[in-house]
Amino acid sequence: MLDVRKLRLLRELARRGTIAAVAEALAYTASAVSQQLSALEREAGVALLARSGRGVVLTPAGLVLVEHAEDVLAVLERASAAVAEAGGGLAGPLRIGAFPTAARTILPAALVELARRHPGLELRVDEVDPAEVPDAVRGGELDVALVHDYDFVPQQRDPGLDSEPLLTEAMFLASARPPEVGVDPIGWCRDLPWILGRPDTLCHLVAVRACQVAGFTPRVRHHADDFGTVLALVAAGLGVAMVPELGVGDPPEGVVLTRLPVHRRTQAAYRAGAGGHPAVAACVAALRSSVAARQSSHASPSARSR
Amino acid sequence: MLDVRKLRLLRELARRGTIAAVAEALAYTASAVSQQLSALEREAGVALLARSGRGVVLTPAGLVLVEHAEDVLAVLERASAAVAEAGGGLAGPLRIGAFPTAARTILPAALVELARRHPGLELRVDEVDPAEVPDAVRGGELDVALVHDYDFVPQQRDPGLDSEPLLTEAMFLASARPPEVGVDPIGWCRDLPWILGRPDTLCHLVAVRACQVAGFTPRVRHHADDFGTVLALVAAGLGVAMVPELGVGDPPEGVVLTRLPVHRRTQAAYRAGAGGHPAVAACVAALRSSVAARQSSHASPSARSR
DNA sequence: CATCCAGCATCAGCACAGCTTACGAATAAC
DNA sequence: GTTATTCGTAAGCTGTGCTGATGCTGGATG
Repeated sequence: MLDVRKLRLLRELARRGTIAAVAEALAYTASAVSQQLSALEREAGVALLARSGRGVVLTPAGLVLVEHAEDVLAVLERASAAVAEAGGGLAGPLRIGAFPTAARTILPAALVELARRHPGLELRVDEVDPAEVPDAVRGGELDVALVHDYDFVPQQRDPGLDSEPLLTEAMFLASARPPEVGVDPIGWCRDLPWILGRPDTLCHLVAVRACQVAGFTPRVRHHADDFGTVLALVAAGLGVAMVPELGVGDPPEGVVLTRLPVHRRTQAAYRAGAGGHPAVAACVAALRSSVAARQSSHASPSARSR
Repeated sequence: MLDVRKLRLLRELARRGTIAAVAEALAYTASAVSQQLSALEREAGVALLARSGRGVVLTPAGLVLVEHAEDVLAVLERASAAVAEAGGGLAGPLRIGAFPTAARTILPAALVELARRHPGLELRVDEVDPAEVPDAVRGGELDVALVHDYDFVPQQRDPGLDSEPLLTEAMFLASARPPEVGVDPIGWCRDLPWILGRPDTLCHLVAVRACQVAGFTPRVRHHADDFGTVLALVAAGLGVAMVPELGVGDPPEGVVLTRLPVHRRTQAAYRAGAGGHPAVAACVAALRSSVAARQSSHASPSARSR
């Protein structure tokens, strides 16, 4: 009988490439991971890893086992969800991860509704960058998380996660002066200083990619993750920025927003198989209704765009 | 994360009804099983067992979890099979269970072929009564086993096992004198002494059932499992018996065989999900070809029946 | 009704699986 | 050559999970 804990290590190894990375991600020492994987090989009776340089690579048999490990973990997750559904109803902890913008906009209403309808839930919200979300959800630190993928940023499909689309929003160019009419707004910013998110965040990456598609590399002058800060900097004439629709709730005076042909799709993600978990399903439903309520009540900032 | 070892205990509990029986079947003490199931309840966060009288019963949540446990175990078995297929090829131990008749007839040729084509396999055969087979296969003591179900004997479908049909054979009535023409052969034996298999075997049960269907309870005079012995007793005029086609390879002088409208179907069974395991698949294929070779070369004893 | 026994839970004790720390070997980068 | 990674092995320790003993409950028996 293969050990599921070890299969999880193998899956993480497939995703991260090195034993050291797996150990760091799952809060073990590299030694423990190495020993466990050796034991797994012994149980399987087949070589799963092969040394390559100073690292390891998965053998074909290892790759096959990883695929099946995904299945096993998903079915196990489904069992968890089913028993929660059948027995406890809606109670216990539910950890939600959200990026800062969502945590201020669509999340509060959803949390209020969730807490009202299911008082047994112990809701806990963590603000995390979307780039860290997949690992945190797979690792069990989060149960539900809001993530997005942008045009230009490849969304690698994670077989360990399932997700449901929540909303699609346009990106806007924020500038102090209106861009010229008839030209590509991003190209128009070729020589202007840019205000981007911190490196290694999705916000940062999407802006760089968009500029590369337009044929240039942005001159990054400022780094700021908070869109309020970003807009204040733009208003002060310190540069231009790309902001999503949710980030411009109340744009300050002196900021011109131009709708770009770039979108970001926000999704609710959870562990593969956990979609049937009552708390997860309720959370996703609450997020949906919060999004719907927002879209019907708020005027889109596109009214201010050209 | 639910623990698969504990899920296995829960599944066995659902099948056997008492913690003590689970413990005995899996070679644990009842204390260990009780502790593990308590731990499982803690992990699940839901009551899975409830005391009922001096035993326990599964709660609705427990039943739900059992169903999913079957899935988990089957998927895990499939993972095992896949990695064996991808990596080791055909090597390692393969434990085969067979009832005595098959062990003498269709099994030897299959084993020879299997050993010839896959010398890496360490074949091991155990002779077991079909009634004990499901537990032994589920418990991992056997990998493949030959089982049969008879007309009249309910074959309860075991969700932990998969099976493939191998052959269907007729049952024969063995008697010293030919039965009257035109009457039900079994009914004709109403007042004759019967020779049956040992109690608690399928052979015993099917004969009793067949007689009950004919409207009487057989007077059991002798017990013998070996069909050679049974036929010798019949030839000596000590009673009548029901024997399957495979059991009458070379009937002694003085035995009259009468084909009955009762059949038994022989199947190859293995753990759910293990059908993709190369050694299991090869074994089943070898059994099939052995059966096919037998059927084409041997004249059916029906030639001697009336 | 008193007794007996089957079945389960709890407790204490112990063994082993599995983790950490420490160290060494191999390889890539500089 | 030197250094930094990365992995594997050895030694030691801790916690999980097993056994065996004990007590409790509820059905069976006379």
